[in-house]
Amino acid sequence: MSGDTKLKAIEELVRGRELTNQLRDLLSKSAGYESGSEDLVIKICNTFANSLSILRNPNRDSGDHSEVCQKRRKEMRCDGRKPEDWGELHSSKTSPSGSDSTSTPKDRREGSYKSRKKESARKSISSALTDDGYAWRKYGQKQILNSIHPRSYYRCTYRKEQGCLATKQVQMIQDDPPKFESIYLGPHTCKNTLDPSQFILDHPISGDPSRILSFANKQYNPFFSSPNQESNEITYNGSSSSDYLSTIDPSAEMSVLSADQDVISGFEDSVQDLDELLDF
DNA sequence: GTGATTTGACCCGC
DNA sequence: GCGGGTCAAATCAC
Repeated sequence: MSGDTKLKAIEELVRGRELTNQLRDLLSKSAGYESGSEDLVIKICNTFANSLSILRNPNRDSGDHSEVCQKRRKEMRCDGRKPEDWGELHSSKTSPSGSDSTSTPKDRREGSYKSRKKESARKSISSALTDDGYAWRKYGQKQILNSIHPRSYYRCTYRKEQGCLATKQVQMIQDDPPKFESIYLGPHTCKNTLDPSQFILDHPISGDPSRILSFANKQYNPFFSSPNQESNEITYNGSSSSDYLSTIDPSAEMSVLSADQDVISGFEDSVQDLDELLDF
């Protein structure tokens, strides 16, 4: 990330923090989420969306970002694996369409599953499943030893079209309160991510809410099966600002606008992490 | 009809 | 040999 870009991001985050403080004051004076605070929330969402837009530029894996990740994450590493490494992981596989129709399943799988190291895994824990702005497609589920809940496996929807090799694993690690562990593997090389700022501009708050919660992968998502979770609950991994930035998503931002006081409190908590981020 | 999820089987690393 | 990650046919939902 260039210095100018970083400065812009910082400016946006600072502004977001200020607006959030105002919102906090406003909410502290009112019992609920009143219409007067809506404009502020919209501004906050736009601000954060802009920041995300900047931070999520194509060069996000550049040195600056890596430095931030190393600084901000102690346990959770940035994804330092090179795309070619992930290409190596799957390059030996033949495409389904191009595979020999006469070959057996065993033949098609020959040479796969190489180099399944988790060195560059990014771990995120949240109390609810939130969309992370990427389109994921579930490709497997497995019961894990010594785990009550099965682990779900997702890959980028645009894997075929754009060769994006990003994958993630989601597993419920605690029932009450519910906690989900998401492990992100591989870099996103696709360009079909949902741009938060554009998303908000295209879907104003005053518009049809049903349009807001429209994501490529929400259908069939087992963790979105509960309407409560989908629309009302937002929690970010408070252990890492970088992860916050990497996991905040339009659905979360939009959910803030229709959420109750508890959700906004959680939102405030997550924003407090920005204080740390601003240190870099 | 199309696209996403489910699920049993397969494969690999330890 | 076991456990975890992935594949792909079958199934489901829109």
